[in-house]
Amino acid sequence: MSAFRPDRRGNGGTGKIAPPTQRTIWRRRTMLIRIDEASGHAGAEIEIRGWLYHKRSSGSIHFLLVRDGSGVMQAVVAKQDVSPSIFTAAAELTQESSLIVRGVVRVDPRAPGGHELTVRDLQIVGLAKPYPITPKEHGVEFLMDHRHLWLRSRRQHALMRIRAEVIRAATEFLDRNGYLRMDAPILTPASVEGTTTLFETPYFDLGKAYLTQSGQLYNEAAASAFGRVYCLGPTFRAEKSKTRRHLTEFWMLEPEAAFMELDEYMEFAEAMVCAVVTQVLERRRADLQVLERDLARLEAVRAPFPRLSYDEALSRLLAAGKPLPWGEDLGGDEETVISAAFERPVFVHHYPARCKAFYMQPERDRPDVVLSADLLAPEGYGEIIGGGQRIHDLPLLEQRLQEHHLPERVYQWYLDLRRYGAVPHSGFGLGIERSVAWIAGIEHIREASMKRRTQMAERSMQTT
RNA sequence: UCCGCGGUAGCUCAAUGGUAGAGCGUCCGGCUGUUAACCGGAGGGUUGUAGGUUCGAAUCCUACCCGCGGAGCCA
Repeated sequence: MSAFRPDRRGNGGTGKIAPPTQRTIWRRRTMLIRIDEASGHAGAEIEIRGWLYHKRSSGSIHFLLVRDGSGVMQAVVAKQDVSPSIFTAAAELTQESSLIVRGVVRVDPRAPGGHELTVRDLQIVGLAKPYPITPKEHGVEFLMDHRHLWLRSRRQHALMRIRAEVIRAATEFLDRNGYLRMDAPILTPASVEGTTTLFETPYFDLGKAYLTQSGQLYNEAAASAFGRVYCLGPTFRAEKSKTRRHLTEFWMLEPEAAFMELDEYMEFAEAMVCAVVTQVLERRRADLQVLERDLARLEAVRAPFPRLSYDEALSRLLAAGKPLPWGEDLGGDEETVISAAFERPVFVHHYPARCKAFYMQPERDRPDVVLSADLLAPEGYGEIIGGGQRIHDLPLLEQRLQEHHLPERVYQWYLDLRRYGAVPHSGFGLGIERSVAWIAGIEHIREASMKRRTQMAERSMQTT
């Protein structure tokens, strides 16, 4: 089946593929390249290693769409140009078979992308069985069951590249601003906030450990050590959520800064979100276009974002005919009503204390509200940031622990942060998947995650 | 946990009480510039499961299983 002569490969005739040690490898006249580099090699003989994305054939010519993870390129196998064995091999190729092709890069307006490969040599590495994901449409359930294969599609490539860019842009922004990455533990001895249901796991013979729901408390310790810190990692909420914006396992980016108060926090979070959106627009524009994202909506994301107090939000809800009693938390519908009024993300600050976690700093002259601020993404995507200023006063924090019936013994180390050089400080959590879903303009958060975890995704848990 | 919708060929769907079908994928044949290629042919089914009504059930009834969407929780 192989049309390759192993002796030409310079690998001792083993037929094995030498692992690339650098991005570009020279081997005699043929250069191994990635498809996204192909336009710079017009006229040159090159080698591409990848998978068959799609094929169209007629009697004497095959058009192979080859993908290698960096892009998709058309490879043309003409009967007159290759040996009969190579032409037969091209005819046998099935969708998603892995292959190595060599040939000359040619500019041709008829080719998707403007250039193509005229094949001289072709090796089938692994002939694929009939591939379940065909070029026609499929339902979400079927695609989610085949998530491990769905990742090969163009749309998923675009999404995963945007996700990587969101994380890169955000962490680069934090690094530039003097924040130290200091990741918090995943296994924790108790609840961070005392409210959400946690996943538990046996911890040797010492009882139970819990999967973290937030790195925040640890971040506060780190912020008192280094001034400005952030953590990035998976977080877990054992809630039986069943909505387009919830996962039981998701990634969260959490900055925390000493001496930072509420207004400064909002300015900083705003700058970070703007930096992320700008960088995705710059570097992943083609991917956004694959997803048919309305770029004008993203280009409108500029500082300053509107800032709405909780009280003002209630007035707007009343005016919109959706009144909410004071003290109730904003639900998905309420968030949508508020964010729909603006083309930029909007902060809602000064929530009622009873809606928020025990550690939120109360407003000086009005203790029934706290110095919190959530950022709601536009277009109905909802909350992508939650955060605020933390309590730095020791007696007040002790009082709050009692009010929330939290075991003070477990929080002694947290109280220490108030005993030894307490300062006003603030921080927030940015939901990675929610941010990606908003920026990419996708319907459901699950596609922003490699393998979604939700309560109902049990079938996928049984296998992967 | 609650509310709503659904389960028919590998996939997407049709068939509303009377012989279970189409498109795509697969297999075979044809085609030298295809763009979700096209043309001809073939194969493919315990209609989610169990029971009931009926001369006759994919279709009506009951129970269960599974999935999807939404609420609550929050990033």
